[in-house]
Amino acid sequence: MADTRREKFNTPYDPKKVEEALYKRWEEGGFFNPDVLVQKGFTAPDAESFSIVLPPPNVTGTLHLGHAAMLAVEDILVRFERMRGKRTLWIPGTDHAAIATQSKVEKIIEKEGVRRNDLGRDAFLARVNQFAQESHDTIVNQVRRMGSSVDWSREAYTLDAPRMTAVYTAFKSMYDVGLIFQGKRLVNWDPKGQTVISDDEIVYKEEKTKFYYFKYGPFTIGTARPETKFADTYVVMHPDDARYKEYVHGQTLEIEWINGPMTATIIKDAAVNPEFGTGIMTITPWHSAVDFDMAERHDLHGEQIIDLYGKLLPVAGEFAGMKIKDARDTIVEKLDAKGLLVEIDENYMHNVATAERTGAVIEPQVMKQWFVAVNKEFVIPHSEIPGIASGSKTTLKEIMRTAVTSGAIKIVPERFEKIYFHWIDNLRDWCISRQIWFGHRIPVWYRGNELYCGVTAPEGDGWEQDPDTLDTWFSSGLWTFSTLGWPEKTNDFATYHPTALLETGYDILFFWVARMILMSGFHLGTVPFKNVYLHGLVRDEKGRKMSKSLGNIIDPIDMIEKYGTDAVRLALIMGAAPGNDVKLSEDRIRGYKHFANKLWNIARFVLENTADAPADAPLTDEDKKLSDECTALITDVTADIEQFQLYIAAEKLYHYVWDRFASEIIEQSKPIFREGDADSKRSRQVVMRQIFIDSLKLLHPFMPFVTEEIYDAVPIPDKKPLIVEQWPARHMPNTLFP
RNA sequence: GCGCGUUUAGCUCAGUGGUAGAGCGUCACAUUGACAUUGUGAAGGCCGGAGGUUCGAUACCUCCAACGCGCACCA
Repeated sequence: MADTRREKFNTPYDPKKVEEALYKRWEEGGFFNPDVLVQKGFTAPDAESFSIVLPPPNVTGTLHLGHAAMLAVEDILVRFERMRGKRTLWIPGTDHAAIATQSKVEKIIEKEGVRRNDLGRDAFLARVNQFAQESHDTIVNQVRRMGSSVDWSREAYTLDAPRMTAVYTAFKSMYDVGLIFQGKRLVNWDPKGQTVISDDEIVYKEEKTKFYYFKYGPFTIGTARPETKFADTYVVMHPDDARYKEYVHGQTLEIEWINGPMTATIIKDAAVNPEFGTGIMTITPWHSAVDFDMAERHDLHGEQIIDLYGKLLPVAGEFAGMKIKDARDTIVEKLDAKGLLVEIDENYMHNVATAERTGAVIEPQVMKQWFVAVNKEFVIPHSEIPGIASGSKTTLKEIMRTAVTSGAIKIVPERFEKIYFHWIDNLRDWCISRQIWFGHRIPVWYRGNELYCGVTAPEGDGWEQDPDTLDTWFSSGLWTFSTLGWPEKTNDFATYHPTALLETGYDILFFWVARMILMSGFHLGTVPFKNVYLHGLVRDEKGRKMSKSLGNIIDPIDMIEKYGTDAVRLALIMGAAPGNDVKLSEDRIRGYKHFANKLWNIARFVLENTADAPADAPLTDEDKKLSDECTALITDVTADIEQFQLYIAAEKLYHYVWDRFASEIIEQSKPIFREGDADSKRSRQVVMRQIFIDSLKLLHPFMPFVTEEIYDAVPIPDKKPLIVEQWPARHMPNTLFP
């Protein structure tokens, strides 16, 4: 019996032969589902909970190595806690990713010569949903291949029915207290995506451009955007600027401008920097944030100059209908011809705002949109966040800040806390409406002048739902509790919220982590998680970000095919300190495949040489030391994992198993087994088996497949599968034989 | 502009107040003995630069440089 089980070790470890079958055995055996584990007696009914949510991958295609790294880290922590006896839940899911998915599908149909408006809302959405479904299926398969011990019975999707209810419920309760409001404000318009986006979806790109100086009445004004200046009737200077002290606020003067004479009004405002340019500017409130603020302060009127497609409106006179890009030079020529051009600075460096998803240059526009008020006071009925009392007045910004300053949430690595606070301090109201079709449609209905906000459509005829959809991060913000059944009062919610940990990339600290803290704080009065572990990005061997355009994407599945999941996981963990980017090369993955095989051969040696070992034996002094050494390793590694120092734990295990156990202990054992006396031999057999089993347990979270496969062949009476074996604590030599 | 991070062997990275480590790569040798997906050994580093604290700094402090990142932004 034992002999046949050992036969597999006669050939090198072949991941392909074991991985799929093992995963199936775990999944079908219910080992990922905490309820089943309690039912089967593997987990105590009153065990402490440990829960994490999988950051839901976007259904925009396939998983990349970054996802693989995330899955590895989370699976290590989950398997570790499960083995420690906790009631452990890891919830999988996917994210509809609104703009990202919609623009992806738009690109696909564009190749077929079709635009979304040709299809219409319903047909287009059907197409997107089909694409999303296909991506989902691929992703789910990839998550399985990584060995992730997620509970598939609780799988969620940000756009499925329960999550839809959560989103609408959340929207309504925030609307009811005035934290969600509709406002006509300056927003970031993406002319290519034809939607508004939030401040966080903007990417600034440095660009060299021309800076123009024009005569504007008695003044010289500077601008980088002559094409917006048609209707500039306000000329602004600093109140203390001595050069312009003869002019008073509100004074008007007649000036000659692009399309003829007009009346200009003098405005004094401290926002103008006297050091910049000529210290004087005209303002375009409709297309500039700074100008808009100034206009608000002085109650000035603004006019739209550029339409939503980036073309000039009739206010531009002869230039109406031109694309702004083309119009600029023509306008400058005209001003030059009129003798109004003073100078052009050719080397002006400034940052251009572009849309994260489409790359288009953002055109600020004044539009009516939905916002979440982050600075507005409200009474929080219930709060468990230290520093925010139930029934006290607070703001969303304060909740987000206090959750971290109070220590209720710890961010690892700590330096990101500073970055987080900095972001909060600069945070403005969050624009949540989007003019795209894919996503949660805003739960507001209109009829004439009536407005209804609710979880379901209002009764009666003639109601029309708001055509806009919500920012995808609105639903993501609810993820820790929407996945647990909220707003229903479920057992899962009571058992698993707040979650223990959120593990995600530092690149979505603001997008997601902050929004989850906001949502959980408002709706539940709690933090969504106690720890945030931010991993780095996986880069190629040259340190470049992996991207389609660079063609340097490594498909994790390819690597798994070649080297096995365990090797890929180790390669992604080793050297990956929290918050640090990981450079990955195939060589490193290959190195860890060797390690899996090393373990395989250790198994062969140990099983062959301990087949006739007694259950117990008194240990020699030498072997007691070996046992103590292993105990120290257990203590060390356990502490490292508890502190999320996975790369350190993995490295210690790797060295112990290879350099200490294989190279030294096994080598020293050979003469003992060959020519040692019976007592020494038995002692060594016992301690070697013990060290071997402990090593398998310690390595299991990191390399689940090869360890489970080996463990399966170890003859132990009443053995459990390794995935639910008890994490080794310590085996003091003197407790073995009291 | 403000802030953060990084800079250690060819590459990727650990690390410590007492003049440096790992993996991979390279080279040499060994060996069918658990494992050739092996073993042993070697070559290879003024630990980014300058100054300071110290008996002593790669490690602590200051400044500088390069690279990367975040935020803000002046028309």
